[in-house]
Amino acid sequence: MKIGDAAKRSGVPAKTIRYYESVGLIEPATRQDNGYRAYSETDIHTLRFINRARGLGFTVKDVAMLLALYRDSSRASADVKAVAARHVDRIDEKIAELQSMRQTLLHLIDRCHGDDRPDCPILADLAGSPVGA
Amino acid sequence: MKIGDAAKRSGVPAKTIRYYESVGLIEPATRQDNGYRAYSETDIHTLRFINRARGLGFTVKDVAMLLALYRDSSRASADVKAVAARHVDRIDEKIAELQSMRQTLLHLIDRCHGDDRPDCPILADLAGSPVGA
DNA sequence: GTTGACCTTCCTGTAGCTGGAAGCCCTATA
DNA sequence: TATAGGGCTTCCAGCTACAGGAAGGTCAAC
Repeated sequence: MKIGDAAKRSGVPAKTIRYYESVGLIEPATRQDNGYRAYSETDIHTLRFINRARGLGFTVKDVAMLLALYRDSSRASADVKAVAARHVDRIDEKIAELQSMRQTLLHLIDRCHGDDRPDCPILADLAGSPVGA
Repeated sequence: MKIGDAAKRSGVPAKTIRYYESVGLIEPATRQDNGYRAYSETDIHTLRFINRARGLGFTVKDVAMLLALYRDSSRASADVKAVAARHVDRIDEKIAELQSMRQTLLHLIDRCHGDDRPDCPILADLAGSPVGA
């Protein structure tokens, strides 16, 4: 199977497949006589695994680790769980940060007339004149 | 005032101040005789404005726009509000995305024994064997 | 005079791709 | 048979918003 088909079947763009190969996330593909990369069903399976893990926000490094665990039949599920748990922690931090921003922004937006007058609590706050809580 | 002091007083690292200058977010600083950048109180004020806006997650481009509006005394507050509202929308999208990931991950983590056995629903899910809702 | 803390510029690396250029391969059709 | 197209190859650049570090100039203090 050529890279275009592998892309369609796995959901990972051809460019991205080459990228994953270049950074060592996947093994260099075997080549056809004409130099084209060739993919097997197993490769598609791996690409789908990667795609799903990336979709859950795992970094490429984490994905590499998850793939290694996946292939290691003597893995401990605790190791997998730890990777996932760390990831959730990072997500939680990010969510908290975004919600804090959101809170502040909504507070400011709420107080802004939003008309053609220049008076604006948003700019006032950015300029260092904090608006009341 | 030299860049180090400007950094301390504004909260923006010296490296970042130079970066902001290089990308045009701030005007090139005037120079002392020895070639060192010189900063005024007004510059500190601007840097603080920038720092606060970045802290709220605005992109550098957005900050440039906000700064321009800030300096335009005939601005319409509606324009400022629009920038902020767009930003909140982006934040909301991001939060939704993260929460969706979080949900899925917690669901999987919950079902993983997390011991020394290899059996793991997290890997099973990534591999395409979806766990029940 | 020499340390040490600054400052300068310039280059590289980060994460995870995406777009594009230049060029080869293969098939179908006029 | 020529050619048009689509897909493949490699390599390089660009995106965001900086941070780290090298090589070297400046200045005040001891």
